[in-house]
Amino acid sequence: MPELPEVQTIVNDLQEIVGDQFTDFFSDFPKAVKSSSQEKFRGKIVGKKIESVNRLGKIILINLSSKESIAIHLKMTGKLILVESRKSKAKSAGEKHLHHIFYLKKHGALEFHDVRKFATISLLDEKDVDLIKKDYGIDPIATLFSKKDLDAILEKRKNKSIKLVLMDNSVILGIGNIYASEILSDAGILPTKTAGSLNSEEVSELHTSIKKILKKAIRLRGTSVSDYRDSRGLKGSFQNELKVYKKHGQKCKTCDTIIEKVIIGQRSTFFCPKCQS
DNA sequence: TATATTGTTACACC
DNA sequence: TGGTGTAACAATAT
Repeated sequence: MPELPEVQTIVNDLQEIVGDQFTDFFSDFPKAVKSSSQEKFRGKIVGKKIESVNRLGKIILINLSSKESIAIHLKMTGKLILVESRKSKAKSAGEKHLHHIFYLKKHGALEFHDVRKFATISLLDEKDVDLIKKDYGIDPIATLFSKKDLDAILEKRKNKSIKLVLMDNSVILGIGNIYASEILSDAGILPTKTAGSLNSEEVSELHTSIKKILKKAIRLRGTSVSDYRDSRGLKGSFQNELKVYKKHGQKCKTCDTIIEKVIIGQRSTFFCPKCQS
């Protein structure tokens, strides 16, 4: 599932289309396009130049010359694949999960595949983007994200479990169910502990692990545990580095203790009861 | 056919 | 008001 490292990988790859221009847009599932109408959305992007591509948490922003931004949230199973050319204008049989196509002047097309159809596309102006930023916390891979910031976050959410705090976009961005478990495994902290119960040493460990795990995952181009693929349709390789996620019932690689699974906030959570305390 | 899957949001409650 | 907890929701594969 695309979390911060996967979204960052896609954003990095999409730098290739900066300067290109949209020539057309197709959708067979307009419900995902959060605009007044598909035709209106199409009209607003066709002919527009791509000025930059960046990321706001897990949202991919394709910023246009019109100062509007196409905001894409991949949710569970969304994939953006850059193809050099397409045989048919619209989708053909056998492309069951291809739902939207952005046609480009120089780069062929950007295909949007989505098995679960939870992903969304919207068009935002600068005001809308600012509004989202207001509700969003700090980006954990930004250099300015300090241990002090983490201290403040943990104090603000001191009664919540540390795992839920890591996944809370209003304080810290982009960490989903996979990386929350992996970060806590790396830091040696039990996911069930409350944020306020961490001592200074644990907060330091956690701060280090957040940056370390997310950056390592970006370096390895993300985690392809099921659907995730990068913009060339290739798998990442962080799935080979997973220590606890979906490893319940298996032995911990460090101490041979059986990895356990608990539900926190209605989400599966994985940990080693010996390595994490 | 019932269930699991995830990020986000809506909403009740204190 | 804002923090918190929970359910609901999107749609599909298995």
